[in-house]
Amino acid sequence: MTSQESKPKPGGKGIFREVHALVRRIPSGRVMTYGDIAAELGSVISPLAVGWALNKCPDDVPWQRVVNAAGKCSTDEMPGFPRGRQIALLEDEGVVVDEKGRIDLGSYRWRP
DNA sequence: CGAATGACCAAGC
DNA sequence: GGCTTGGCCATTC
Repeated sequence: MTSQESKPKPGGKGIFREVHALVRRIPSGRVMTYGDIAAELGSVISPLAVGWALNKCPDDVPWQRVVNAAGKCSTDEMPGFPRGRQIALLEDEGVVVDEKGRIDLGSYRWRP
């Protein structure tokens, strides 16, 4: 292993690590939106960058607890990702998901 | 270094 | 509530 730097390494840069750390702090049965995460980290990141952080997130990060501002799982209809994967994990944790894959942010939105 | 991408958000119709 | 447009920052080629 000498030239294996092409792959994103978890815990390498700071910005990603901050997002992963915050997502890891989300308790079971609660969800957070991309905008909230960006707002919590401050002006060091933007909602778009949060998506990038999750795109390369390690398996230690419960990315399923992160949904968009509409309270819906983006990956739910995204080609390339297992459909209903996020919903199944959330329901397994006790989160009530709507028939359309929507979540009640008014009650499940978690705040640090 | 410039251009392109990405799991977004807010505002308007 | 749903669709369209513009802006946003970070990463990758």
